[in-house]
Amino acid sequence: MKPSVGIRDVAQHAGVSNATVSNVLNRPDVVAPATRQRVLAAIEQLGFVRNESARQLRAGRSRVLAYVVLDAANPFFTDVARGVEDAARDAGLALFLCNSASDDGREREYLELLHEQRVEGILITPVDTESAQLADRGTPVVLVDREATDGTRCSVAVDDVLGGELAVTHLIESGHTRIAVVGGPLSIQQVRDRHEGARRAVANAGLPADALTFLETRGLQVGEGRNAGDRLVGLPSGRRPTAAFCANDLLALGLLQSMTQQGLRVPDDLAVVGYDDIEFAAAAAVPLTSVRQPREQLGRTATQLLLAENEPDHEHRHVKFQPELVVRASTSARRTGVR
Amino acid sequence: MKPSVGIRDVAQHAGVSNATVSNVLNRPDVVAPATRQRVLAAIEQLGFVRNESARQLRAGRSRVLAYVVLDAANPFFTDVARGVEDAARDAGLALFLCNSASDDGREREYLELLHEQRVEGILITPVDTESAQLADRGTPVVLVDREATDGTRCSVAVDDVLGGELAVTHLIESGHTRIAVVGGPLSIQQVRDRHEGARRAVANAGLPADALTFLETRGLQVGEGRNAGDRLVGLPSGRRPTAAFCANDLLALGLLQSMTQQGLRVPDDLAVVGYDDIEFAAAAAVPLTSVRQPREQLGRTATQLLLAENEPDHEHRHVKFQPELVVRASTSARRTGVR
DNA sequence: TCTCCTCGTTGAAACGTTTTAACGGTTGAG
DNA sequence: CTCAACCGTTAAAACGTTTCAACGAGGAGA
Repeated sequence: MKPSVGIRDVAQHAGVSNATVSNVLNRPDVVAPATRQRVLAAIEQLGFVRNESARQLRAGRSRVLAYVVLDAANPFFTDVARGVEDAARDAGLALFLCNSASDDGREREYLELLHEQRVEGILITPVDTESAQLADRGTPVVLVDREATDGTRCSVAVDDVLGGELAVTHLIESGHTRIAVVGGPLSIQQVRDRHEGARRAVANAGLPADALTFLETRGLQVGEGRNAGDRLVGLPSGRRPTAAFCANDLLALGLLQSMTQQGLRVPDDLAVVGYDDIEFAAAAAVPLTSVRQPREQLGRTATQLLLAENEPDHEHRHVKFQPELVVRASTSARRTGVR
Repeated sequence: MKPSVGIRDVAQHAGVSNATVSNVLNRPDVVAPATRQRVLAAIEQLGFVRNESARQLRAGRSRVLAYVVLDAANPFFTDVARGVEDAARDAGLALFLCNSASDDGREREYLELLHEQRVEGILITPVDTESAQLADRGTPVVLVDREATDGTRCSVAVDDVLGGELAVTHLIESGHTRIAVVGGPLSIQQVRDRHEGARRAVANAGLPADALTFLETRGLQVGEGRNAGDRLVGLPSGRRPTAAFCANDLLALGLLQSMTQQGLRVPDDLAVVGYDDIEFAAAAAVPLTSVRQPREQLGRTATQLLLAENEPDHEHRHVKFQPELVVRASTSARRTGVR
């Protein structure tokens, strides 16, 4: 089926050596215009497609970057990916996206494959920062939206503890004293950090630690948020929190749906704060108060760090951005008379 | 920095030939357990990572599929991608996602690269179906969410004309006689088809053709929807449509935001129908009536067709699914007394 | 005319695997 | 005791590029 036309077929057809064809492909300026035309014509005519494997095998380089994303369905990550792609593009590299879907095994498989492919570099938001599958294997790796604990690689992160603190402080200042923290699994560092921030806020306000109720979820998707909402409503009304801080916006949106379905009003019966401030947060049934992160910038910066990795005297850096609270209707209680 | 340990280093270290190492890697059962252990130990010890380029060059095969997506930020496509990945996974292949971001040039670059990489197959939702960059170059290509006009490749699509018809018929039956069709650019086939469906619905109902007002957008993102909304509100109120059919949910959500911001109510002042029924449609400020497509199934089926491509007597197939209207609050007019 | 450059082109050696046919050694049947 | 079959292992030939040193042909300067 495939006659598989190679560089030497082109050479023969154009009456030159294969080295010349290679030159036309890689250093067009070095070859005489007339020959160049002849070779290009031959390429066109034979439908030649350069074999990247062979090229890479010999040349060593690879022209592609990969970003292993935690959940491709989460707009937060696609926004980060946009930043990554822009930066990669500026450097003349293409970007392959891989979706680990929060699955340890998939993540490992993709990492293995990418190492074997000898991509120029790997960006990853790992399922588990401590995991051994991140060990150095020759290809530079930069952590995105996670902080590298050891100094063995670069990372770009956002201060999640601060983010959690901002969110819960806002709830406390709005008068809430029973607050649910929704998120999970705890193996994800972000969840832990945001939870930690929540605890810090409570401590700062001088509230007892049991002002927080932790509702652990099995993941960070909308469906899990709905589940959590159902559980929340099931609590005895005396013990039921009056506000919820969700580890991301998807959970918050799920929670919102659950509330609406059960006939509870947001924020009157339950105030809700999300995290990430994805585009859909503002368009939600009740526009969502959320903690905003510099998404594109996260991706862009991570890529720049990655590209700097193979500079001669490289030192691993850890960049940390600040999050920002965006207040919307889901917490600006109507009970206080607003509107 | 990289000592670049190869298969022969491993062989030497384990006291065997490189062929045996290769066997351990590819046909572990054929080599004696003792030797296998020895080789595996050497691999571990030297931190050997197989060079996929070399493997692929020699073996011909490539273990990866690619999906070139029109807009990675659109949940519709990530849902399709989930279906693709599941199916690819079942076949023992990995999936690389590429985002053309509706850009002709990027699409071409990615296609070029993927052909050069000799991936096992390419799935694509192209910017422009007629485009020459889809020409056969040896790697099988299957169109996703687009119908192949010629018989040169497989495609999996949804009946977009029917979808448009369903949506607008629903609006007409709800009593609307001035309807905006929002979408663009017209170079995208889906936009054309859905528009065509709208016209058909109008014709079927015996309404004049100018019952439809076409609002062309420059893209299919939320921001474009907001723009369209602003333009819509700017129309003289006598001429202003009472309903809008958007080419996808992102546009519809943007339109919704614009309406809210301008103080208009949905559906009372403007009924809205979206398309795709993404997860966020149900969670919107006003839950969105939308046209649902079988997303995962779309991806899964496309992948199966792709994998069938290199069977001996392959005939290109065109699968077409039926869409389904999901009615929610954005069209169930409160004016009729419902709640 | 001779020498020295420059320019465009080329032959051949890599790159690191997979694969094939062949190898020697052991085993079981006759 | 012989022979065939089998088993685990191996040497060597690909795979299709890139790269590098070397080459010949002109042209310029002496």
